[in-house]
Amino acid sequence: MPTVLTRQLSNVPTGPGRPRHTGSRSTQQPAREEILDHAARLFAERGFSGTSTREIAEACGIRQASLYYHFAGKPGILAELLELSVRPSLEKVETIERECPTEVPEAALYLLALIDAHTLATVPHNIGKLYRMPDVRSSEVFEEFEPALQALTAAYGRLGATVVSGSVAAIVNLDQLAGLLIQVVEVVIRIRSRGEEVTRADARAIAATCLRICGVPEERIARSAVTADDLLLRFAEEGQT
Amino acid sequence: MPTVLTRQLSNVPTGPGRPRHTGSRSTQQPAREEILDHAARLFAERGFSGTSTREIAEACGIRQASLYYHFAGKPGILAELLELSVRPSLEKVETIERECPTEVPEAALYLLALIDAHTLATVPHNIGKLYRMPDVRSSEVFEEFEPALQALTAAYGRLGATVVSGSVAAIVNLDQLAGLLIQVVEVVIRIRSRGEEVTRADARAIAATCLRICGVPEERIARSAVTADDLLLRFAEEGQT
DNA sequence: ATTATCTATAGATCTATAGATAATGC
DNA sequence: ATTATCTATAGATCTATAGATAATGC
Repeated sequence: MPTVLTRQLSNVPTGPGRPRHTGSRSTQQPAREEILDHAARLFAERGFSGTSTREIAEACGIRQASLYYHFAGKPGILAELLELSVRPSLEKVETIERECPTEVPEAALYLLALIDAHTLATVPHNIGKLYRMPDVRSSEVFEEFEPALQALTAAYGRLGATVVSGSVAAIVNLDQLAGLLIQVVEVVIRIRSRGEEVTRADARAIAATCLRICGVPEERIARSAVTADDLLLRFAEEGQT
Repeated sequence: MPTVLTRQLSNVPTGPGRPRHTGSRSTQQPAREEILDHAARLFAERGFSGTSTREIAEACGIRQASLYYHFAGKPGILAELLELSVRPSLEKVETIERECPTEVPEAALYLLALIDAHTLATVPHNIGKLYRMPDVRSSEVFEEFEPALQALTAAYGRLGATVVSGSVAAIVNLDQLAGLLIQVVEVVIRIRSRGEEVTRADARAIAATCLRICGVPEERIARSAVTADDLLLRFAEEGQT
């Protein structure tokens, strides 16, 4: 067998550029995506400051210095991951608030919680938890994303305000309510941290819990669930992802 | 004025041991407590891995190496802080489950949430958030405290199970319920992270929210609040802190 | 003598840059 | 020529230890 052909026969085709020290890449992903993926996993497992550029590189099978060809260091990677984890939620908020029939505000809140829970449940490696980490929040790159998070909180506040019952409003003010609703949706992060899957049923239970917190009676919660399903279908038909 | 008296006249009396390089200590706290206090604040602000022993030492006005006289490094400090933040909650859980009249289970859950929220609200520097940090959870010292946290979750699960209504039980299983209840109580951490105070009214709103999540009707929530007040008084008389 | 600090420093990282090199593609 | 890696390394930390020193207390 001619040795000169060995590399060409490798099952993982090498693109342009010098080959990796490991021989060749292990996945078909572009290097950039591969780095993001491993970084996300490591940040979620050990924290941002608790992960070194060397660890990220090793997970990818490249040398530490090679990261800097693709990213401006750890902060650059973090910025990209934050973007990745906040954009989907925010896009959907806009759609919901624009499209929801005003005659059933409960359905809008239910749908927001449902979609948001689903986003947190499916975002890779549970990176929704990045925002909770103090080292991330005190980093410079975080500032850029803070407004987006506040917009999300504000949306929960607005929808919560339209839904809240009198007896609940007597005890809970609107700022508290928004915080509580987000907090409840973020139980998804807690569940995933324990290594469990978050099912569609879980997401429904969470959305229902949000309405319950606002004091919506059970029969209207059930109705909202049905309406939200319709809305979801309509969005799907309109080509919203 | 005799120079030899200058040190004796200093308003901060020095104990035994070599004086600090800053001249003398800035607080009356024992050095050990001073270190814990600054470490807690820094861990909460910048994360555990995001805080160096040097930063802690500087905050105390001592040299980095001097920390090691009092603690076995950063992990030693962390262990002490974890202990400090979990013990009060756990002690109170035991009291509540032992003393609560079984005829009003809602009051027991209300009380647990109320006391737990209060603990999280008053523990120094919001260190309740230590448990959520991935770098802390993946550290060796954390293992020792995991059982205590699980015991707390289990208590919420048991109390939640006795309280939950049929229509809620149809959607939410008991594991989910325990997670939701803790998650709601931990909204205290979120509020404090935003720099806001958590009032007694906030704690009541949170406790009420827990019952609402379980599907307890409003009038029984109000009744539970009153019963919980009575129980609190009784505990106080019995000398429980 | 005991206590609580200090100074000095070794050794292990960790980040980021400079410049070389081995592929592909034109 | 361009691309994507590599090697080598500087410089900045960061942790932890050894041993000195300046108080108090007996």
